[in-house]
Amino acid sequence: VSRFLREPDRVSPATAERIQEAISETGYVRNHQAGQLASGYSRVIAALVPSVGTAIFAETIEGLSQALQGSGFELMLGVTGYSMEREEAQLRAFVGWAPAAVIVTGSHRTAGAHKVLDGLREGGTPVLEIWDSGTRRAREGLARIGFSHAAVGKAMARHLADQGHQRLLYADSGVLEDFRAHERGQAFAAEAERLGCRCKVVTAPTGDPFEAGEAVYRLLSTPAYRLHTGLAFANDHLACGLLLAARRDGRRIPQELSLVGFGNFPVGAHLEPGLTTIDPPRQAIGRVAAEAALQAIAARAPAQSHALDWQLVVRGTSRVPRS
Amino acid sequence: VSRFLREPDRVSPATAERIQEAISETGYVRNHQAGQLASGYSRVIAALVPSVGTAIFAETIEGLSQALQGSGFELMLGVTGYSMEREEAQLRAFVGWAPAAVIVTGSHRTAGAHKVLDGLREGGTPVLEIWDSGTRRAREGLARIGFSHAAVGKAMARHLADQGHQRLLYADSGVLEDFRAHERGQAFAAEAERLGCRCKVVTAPTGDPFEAGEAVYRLLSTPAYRLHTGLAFANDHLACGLLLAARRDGRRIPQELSLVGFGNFPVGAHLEPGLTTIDPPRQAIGRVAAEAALQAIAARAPAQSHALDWQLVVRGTSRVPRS
DNA sequence: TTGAAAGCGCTAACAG
DNA sequence: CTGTTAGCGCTTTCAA
Repeated sequence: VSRFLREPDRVSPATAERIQEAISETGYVRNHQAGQLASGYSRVIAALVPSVGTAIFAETIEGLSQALQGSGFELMLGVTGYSMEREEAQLRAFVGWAPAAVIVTGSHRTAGAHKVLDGLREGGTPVLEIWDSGTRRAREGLARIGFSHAAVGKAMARHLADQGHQRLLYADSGVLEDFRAHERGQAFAAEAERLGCRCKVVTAPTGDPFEAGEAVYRLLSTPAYRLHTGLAFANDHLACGLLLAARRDGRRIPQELSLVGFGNFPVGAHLEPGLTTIDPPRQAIGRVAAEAALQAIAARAPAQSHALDWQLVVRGTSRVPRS
Repeated sequence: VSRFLREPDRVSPATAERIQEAISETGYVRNHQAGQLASGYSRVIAALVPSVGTAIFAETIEGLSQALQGSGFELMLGVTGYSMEREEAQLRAFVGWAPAAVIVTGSHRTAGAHKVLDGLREGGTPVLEIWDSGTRRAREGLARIGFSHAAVGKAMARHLADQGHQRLLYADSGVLEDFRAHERGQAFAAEAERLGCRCKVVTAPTGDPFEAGEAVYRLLSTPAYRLHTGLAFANDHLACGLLLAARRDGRRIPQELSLVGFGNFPVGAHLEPGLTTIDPPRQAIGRVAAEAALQAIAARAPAQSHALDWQLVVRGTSRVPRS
């Protein structure tokens, strides 16, 4: 029976039929746990993301799940809530399931979590980091599926500078552990200075991101920030919050203030004017990570890294740069 | 060792220490699959949602995941993409893992899927349906964690009628399998007629929900719909799309047109005027479902149903009803 | 309190 | 092509 279930061609048609019949008569269901125990090969892929309520990682999960459809592998999901402690705890819980591959978000984690991942890799489990493709050389056997947030930060700064803004501002995420947003901000500031602009970085409050955007707008009205007219944001919701507040206040956009968001959330395209933003490969990251994981499992080799594309989507909150 | 791991008090302190030491020396990790096989008790909870990229179910997953933290149970997630065939396929794949509980969305599914769930329930696996608390009597042993979409539809109609609108319109979701949106629409129409209003139901196009809302606005300008001034929507994005299009067109809201959305998405609160909407217990559904599942597993009994609260959040797109 | 052993449902390897 | 068997790592039971 086991033989038939895994390679139906290796039994004679006659027995195959007998088995089929018996299966449907008894309502037999295969027990994957036992199979895994016996074979030593797991059919679970564990993934850990910081959050799923905010649009950004949700689509990655969707991509992951879709790419795993019919592969015979199931997705074991953990949500860390941007807490490194919870990430480590979940990671430890996951290893007890002997997942066939482990997918984690980004590359900043506790020392303990790193140790767990190292142990996994030494044991031959493919480990994939998503949403980042950091400049630091990935350690042996660690795949990165994502893009360079530094490059995004640079592109934001260049886009604003191209339009003649002399003083730039980056409104960073208030979530301490949103390392990717911070990285974009650092690169933004560095590039701004390289281009001869002044640049400040502020941290938005946490909580409702639209309100955080409004708060940044109020900050912008204070003397220290009044002259900063080229604005970049950790995410589109922040940018939309500021956009709406500025419009209510009668500010002309993009003439007085230019905005660049991040994430390409649906809402941004429909405000007036439309929000210029960075479109990250939200879903592709999940899909490619799943594919890379499956391929690594099949090849019994470390997973391959993939650098994915992102786009600067220019809309009304910034003008097209003179080329 | 096994004894120590599951009930540390039942071994002497001396041996406990010896075991501890050995564990940390060898880097032992317990294999849950083997444990499950031997004990017959699974530590996996399987959940199936239609989508996770759209805000609505994402927070439910977050609630689920958080409530499962530290419980010793892990979440196995499947995304059906609103496809009943995929739901059935995933369900069949899940049962092979012998999950300790199964959580599915809504109560509409293929006959095959129903059969699988029935089999599970007969085998003593708690089955929970989330996001619905349908009027039909839940079958024995099937718990429902959610709220009545019919009640929501009614409340939407009453709210609009209370403000003097004579002709109501429900813009339904274009997603054929979004049964909950359809149910709200049916109840909306029924209540509208009961209140002596004329009512039409239209189906929004699929794709970008903001654009779908704009399309509904264009439809509203045609003779057949021109007099329909009390508008309800399958979701907030649709409503926001219409709101933005109507404002661009110079329509006065709520004087000319009143809007009620569904979902209480962040964006709605920050448009001008703010979107009146229904706030469903997105995250609570996940949390309560997880708690009910864990409790049922512990009690070796069917899970308990829970009717959760939702709120009508009145903002600027409709006036406060005269009370 | 501890040791020993059977067996969960499957896979893989080997013999027929 | 098919039957048989050891054993995956754990839990559980029984005996010491």
